[in-house]
Amino acid sequence: MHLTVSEENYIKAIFHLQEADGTVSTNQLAANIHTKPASVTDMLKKLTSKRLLLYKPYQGVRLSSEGRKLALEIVRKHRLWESFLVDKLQFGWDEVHEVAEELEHISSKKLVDKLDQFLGNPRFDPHGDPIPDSNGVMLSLRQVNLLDLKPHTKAEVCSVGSQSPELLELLKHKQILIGTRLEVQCKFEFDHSLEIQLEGRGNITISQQLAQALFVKTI
Amino acid sequence: MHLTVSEENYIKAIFHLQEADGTVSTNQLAANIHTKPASVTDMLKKLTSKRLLLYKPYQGVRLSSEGRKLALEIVRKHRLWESFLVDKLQFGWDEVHEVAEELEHISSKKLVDKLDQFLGNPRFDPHGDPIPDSNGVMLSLRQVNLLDLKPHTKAEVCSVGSQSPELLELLKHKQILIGTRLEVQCKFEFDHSLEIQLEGRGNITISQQLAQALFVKTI
DNA sequence: AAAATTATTTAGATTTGTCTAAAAATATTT
DNA sequence: AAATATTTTTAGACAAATCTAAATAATTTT
Ligand SMILES: [Mn+2]
Ligand SMILES: [Mn+2]
Ligand SMILES: [Mn+2]
Ligand SMILES: [Mn+2]
Repeated sequence: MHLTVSEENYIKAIFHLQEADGTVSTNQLAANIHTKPASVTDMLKKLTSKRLLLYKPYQGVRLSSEGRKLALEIVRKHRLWESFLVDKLQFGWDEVHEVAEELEHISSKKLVDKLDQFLGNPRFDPHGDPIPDSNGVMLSLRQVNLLDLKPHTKAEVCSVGSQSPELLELLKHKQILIGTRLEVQCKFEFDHSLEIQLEGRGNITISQQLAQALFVKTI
Repeated sequence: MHLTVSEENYIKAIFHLQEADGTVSTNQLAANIHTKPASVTDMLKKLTSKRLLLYKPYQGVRLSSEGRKLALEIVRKHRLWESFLVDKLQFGWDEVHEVAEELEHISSKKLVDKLDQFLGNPRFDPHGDPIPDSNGVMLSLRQVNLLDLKPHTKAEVCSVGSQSPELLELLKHKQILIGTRLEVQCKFEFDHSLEIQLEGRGNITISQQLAQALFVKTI
């Protein structure tokens, strides 16, 4: 099944929008994709005829199982390319989205799987979003950067942003591991440091650099 | 100046075809791009109105200086991506062309320059073709794989396909360096080995594996 | 339960890139 | 120099993806 870039962008947009509501409206899609509702209706008909959507006129749309499978392939490519740009080409995590928006449409399956392997089969992209594996299986939880947690949020450490010996030394010293539970107490504007409480232990201070290297899931 | 994928493919095709003749005919282009002469004429008019071509109806076409500049950017991307696929993702050199045909249209200038740097600013792609630098300057000579030289051709070694210690050990033993001049004497079908004469020295045998790792320029 | 508002679809037009068939220009052969 | 063959351009059509304006369906307010 070959899809055009436009068709793929619609499929991916529906995938993300239906995460929230289950079903997606024509106007929602038009806003998301920066197009007009009339154009959306045209494309919904076309993708429905390709059996990628479950679409009831006036009632909204969602992906068929085949549509969902294709969406996951596109999301996989998007997030793997973002990881490549940040980890290998030293892009900042805030400047990769637009380029990945183009790269996600490169069609070679072999390329994607080799890229995945080259990157060490990462499970999360630079924004903490999970990367589907080559079978389209994706963890549902979202990793969040510790730096982005609001005070009084409880969370559990689930991965680290790098494997540098310096980082591991510091984590060892502070006795923080994958699975450690914590609660953010307060954040300081001056140096962007955080005070956190480690579950069962006391309060400690985390520098901006360290917080940025820790990914957590809220609990 | 934003170009569509089709426009870029035409520009690149004209660039390659005009290397030979200086000027390119409508039918040549149609054959090269797998389209019809009438479609070519339409596109030639369009690209001419964008000042990328010098086009005289019935007389053929060539790139303007701005067209040439754009062509070199596309060729640069194509060859850098091919290098990435072979050097980093372990693709075979014979299976990268089609994927690069898609990747060459990704538009981020920053991406290309970071990729170039990541690859160590290679001067030749996996097929021995020179890679234009970020200013559009390209060496005119083409590297050729030693394996592809015909008997009685003289050549000079100008690069090696890998930096493995095993390869370097063998080159040291055979006293072959960058700059060594040689002449292919004969080739053997059975094991694809070559007999070559090293300038000022005698004849030696080169295995298929070794020949494949040596790039030369003909002299 | 009407009326008014909002969301969605339909109808018709536009742009891009392609095609086929026919006309015109150029090149080759006699 | 004609006649013939080849190349190239023009004319008109089509599919894809978009748009605007108008019609219709659904929802919300009165
Ligand atoms: Mn996209
Ligand atoms: Mn992301
Ligand atoms: Mn291409
Ligand atoms: Mn190449």
